[in-house]
Amino acid sequence: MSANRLSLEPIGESQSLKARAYKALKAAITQMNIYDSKVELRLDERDLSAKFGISRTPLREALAQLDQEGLVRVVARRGIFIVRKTKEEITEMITVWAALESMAARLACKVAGDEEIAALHDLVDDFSQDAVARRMGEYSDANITFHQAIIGLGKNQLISDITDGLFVHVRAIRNRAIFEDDRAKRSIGDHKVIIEALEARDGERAGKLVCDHTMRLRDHVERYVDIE
Amino acid sequence: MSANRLSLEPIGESQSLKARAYKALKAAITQMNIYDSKVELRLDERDLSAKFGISRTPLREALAQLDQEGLVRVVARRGIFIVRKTKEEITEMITVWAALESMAARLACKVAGDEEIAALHDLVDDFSQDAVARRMGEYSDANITFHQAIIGLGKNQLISDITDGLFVHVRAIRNRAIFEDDRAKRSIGDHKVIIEALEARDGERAGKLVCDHTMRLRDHVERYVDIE
DNA sequence: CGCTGGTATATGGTATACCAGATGACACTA
DNA sequence: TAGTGTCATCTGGTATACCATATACCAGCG
Repeated sequence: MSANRLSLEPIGESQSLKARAYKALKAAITQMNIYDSKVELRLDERDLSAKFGISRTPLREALAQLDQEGLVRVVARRGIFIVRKTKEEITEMITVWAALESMAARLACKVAGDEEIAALHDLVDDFSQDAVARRMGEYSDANITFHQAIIGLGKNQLISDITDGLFVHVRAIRNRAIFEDDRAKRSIGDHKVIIEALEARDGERAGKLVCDHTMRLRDHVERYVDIE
Repeated sequence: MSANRLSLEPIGESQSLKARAYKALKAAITQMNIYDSKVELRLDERDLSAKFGISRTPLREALAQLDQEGLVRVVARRGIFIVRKTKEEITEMITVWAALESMAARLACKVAGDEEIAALHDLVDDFSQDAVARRMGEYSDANITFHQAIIGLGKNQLISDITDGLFVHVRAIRNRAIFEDDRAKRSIGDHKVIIEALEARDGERAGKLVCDHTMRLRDHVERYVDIE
């Protein structure tokens, strides 16, 4: 059947230059291994505005936003510096993450659908046993995906937003984390137990398992990861 | 004894106009009862810049920051609007608060000094029994002070920062919350039990008590507070 | 009277110019 | 040589002018 009337989509308004500059900068910063070697940690407003082909004004606003998020520090008359988080800041972030994901797991037991919880299996089974042998970076990403999935099941948008902000930073040091075979295997075991608790709708237990699991990562980072 | 050498403080450099505008705006917004009546929810960049005696540029950066924090929404070619949080957003914030304060309580059992925990008594005893009769606004402030104190004992700067941001919003609806005598008395009872758990260094128990206590507030708000 | 389309105005977005303080090179002095 | 003053220059902060569009108002037409 042919359309007998025009059905038009609203024109997708192109984002503001500020928004685009923000995304571009954030992508660029999060992709570089700022904890490696001697990468240039200094940015220049004029350089960047020239490279992006926009004026300093929207670029400055994007930088101000990144500054507030803690990815960058803007110092008057000195420069703009990409921030390297201290180990203490990283462990604090993981602690907050533990608290929020734990709460999300509790909530999930109340509000998540059976099929949503069941879908978690797919995120774990892919990495059962042998798959652990793959390079750790890949495992780490899948690991984060699993945790984000749990957080999503809690259906608390604020928790999702806050943890998203944290993942950006935590992810930046994942290459520094020593994810030895041992940890990866144990991690997968933990994940399976967490799913069981969720399926049993045991919020108390699921929350505790998630919290302990993530706090072990925190302790691991504190003990074995060397930043600077 | 007289000083035998000059000890000079660094000259407190006057903050940037952006920072000052930010503080002024934030104070102004948080002080007004945005959930009452028909207060003007619209702001105008040019008006504000004129009133503050600064140009639009630093003012815009301050507004952008408030926008990111969720106090304000800047819409292109439409205006700047003071945000009224929905009830769902408020309850989500209280949930996050519960998760973080609970974690802070657990941490406090490990890292807080005995005298620090003991100091909590002062924040509760002031409001024992009769004091509850005071007007609820005052109680509410003291209540928040108590919870902030616990969070402080956890010595996790990030938790403190995030919850500080949340308190701004939650505080805005405190006048809408029905803090009947009953709740206030029970609340004080809860607080005393929480202190006991902290003194016993029972992190598990302290965390659970704090979480349950705050989640009860969440449920209360969800059931009895009417926004819009 | 009511709908339609043009148009003035309001308002946030962007570009540009200038300002002030921080830095470092360098010459000068003791 | 070490310390000091000067100055060019770099860099983020601020002011201002202009741009693009959402909105409201109004004239014109039926």
